[in-house]
Amino acid sequence: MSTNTRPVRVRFAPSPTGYLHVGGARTAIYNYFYAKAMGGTFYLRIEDTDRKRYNEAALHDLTRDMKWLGLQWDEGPEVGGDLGPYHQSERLDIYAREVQKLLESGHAYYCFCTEERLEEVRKVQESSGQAVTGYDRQCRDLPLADALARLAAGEKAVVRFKVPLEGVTRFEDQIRGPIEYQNALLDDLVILKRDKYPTYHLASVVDDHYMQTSHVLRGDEWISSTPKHVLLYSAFGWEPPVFCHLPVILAAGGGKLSKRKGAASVGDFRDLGYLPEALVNFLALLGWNPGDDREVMTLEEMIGCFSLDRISPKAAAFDEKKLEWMNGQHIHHKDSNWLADYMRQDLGTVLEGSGIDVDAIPQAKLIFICNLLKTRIHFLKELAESSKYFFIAPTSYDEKAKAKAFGTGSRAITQAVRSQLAGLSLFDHKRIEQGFMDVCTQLDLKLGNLVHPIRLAVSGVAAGPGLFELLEAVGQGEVLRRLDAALPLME
RNA sequence: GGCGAGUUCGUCUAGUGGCCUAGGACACUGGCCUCUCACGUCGGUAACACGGGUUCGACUCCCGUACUCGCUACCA
Repeated sequence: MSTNTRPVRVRFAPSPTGYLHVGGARTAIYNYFYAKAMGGTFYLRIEDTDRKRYNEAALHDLTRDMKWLGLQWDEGPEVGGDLGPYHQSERLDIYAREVQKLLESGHAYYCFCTEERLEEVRKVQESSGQAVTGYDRQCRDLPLADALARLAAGEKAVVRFKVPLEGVTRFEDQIRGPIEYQNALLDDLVILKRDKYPTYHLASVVDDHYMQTSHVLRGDEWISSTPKHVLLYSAFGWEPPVFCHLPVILAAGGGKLSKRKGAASVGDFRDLGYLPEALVNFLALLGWNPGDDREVMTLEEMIGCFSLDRISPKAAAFDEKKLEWMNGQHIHHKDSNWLADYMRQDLGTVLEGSGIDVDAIPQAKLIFICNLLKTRIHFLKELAESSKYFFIAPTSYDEKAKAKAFGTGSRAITQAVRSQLAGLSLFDHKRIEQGFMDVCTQLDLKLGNLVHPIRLAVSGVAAGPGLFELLEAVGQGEVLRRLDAALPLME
């Protein structure tokens, strides 16, 4: 096994080209969990070596989303660290120096081939159906002195790595076991581009070495490049890290996850009203399990039992229904004071134009309402959306429920309940319930006969929290007013 | 085309040769709880891709086939 005894140092190394995708987020989660579980270090490295695709906003969103998820890095942008810089674009001199070493040791060479020629070579290979494709190594044996002379004369070149012509390169993937590749099938990859920026292959190997990375946990699209990386490590005379290739996350119906098929980025889920702890929990379970039947877990619990050998090599489909359920579970466990704060924010827009001063609503009332609502919602935004009637009288009544609840006899019942409630000196759910019971015995009716008309009259809808608590939250005066307003509609 | 990885209920997964007449969860569904809706709870439907081996015995090991995905860039 390719284990090592170095202290655990892992990294999340995104390329700032777009939003933080949930697949990337999960890679970050596993790295973070592993570091924390092992008492190691988790660092963030920005792989901004592609100048064409660089996106300033993406970097900003990335750090924001990482923090929102709760994945604070120990070293990296904003926090610094001893092994920086943590932006690859600031490490160009390091790459140049390392490439120089490879050039001098004969492990790399200058290649003057134009893109047009490479295109031509590729075309010929495709049409002739050759098994071995890739760069034809035209410049591989150019003497270094000649190459230097051409460079001095102003010619442009890239630097390619000299892959051994034969033999096999093996590596041990921590979750898939041994993997081996025939060197003859690998081509001489570019390590330094014409613009002097390194390619991913060179930069990640150099950085992982100098930043003392012990384990590389990355997406499995890198498996095919790993033998090249291993060859690079050995050309440098360095010990490679432990590789662990993570499976991809697929869209619900299979295929790639994309914004076309719904939410795909961390930001999308935040806007939808998902809790970061629910998203992290769900993503972590997509490809990993704690070894027992637990599913709804806190960050600490997951870290406490996290291990690489429980990561599955199999691609997983993103099931938003389950995420929804999980979000509901986390909301249920969330502190009501926190939920009340969140609710107050949304209430501003929900109660827009109602004349209600949201800031003046007592926190205790919002907490009371959150306690009633937290087991029946799946999204945070439902907190404010489904609590409108606690603050504003209904302007219409659910049509379907109306037929029954406001039907024959409902007016008499409502009047009886109204006078009972009006007589209460303290308006709390215990006393309200007792009041309802008293009316039940008086009129010889079942509780359900009273509850339905009253609920509809006060809330306008047929479903919701326990009626007695609901009435307490609305308040005595307002309840009586709403009953009076609905009375004329009853029979 | 070549190379590589993967393949257990619709979905996420447990399972490392006998404990599997395959367990849990989401979804779906029946009951209970109950003032409604949820929550909770008790049940139900539902899977080892296929074909060969190896073995007393295979979901588990080996080979092949099929399918899916990835790589095959001076992108990561």
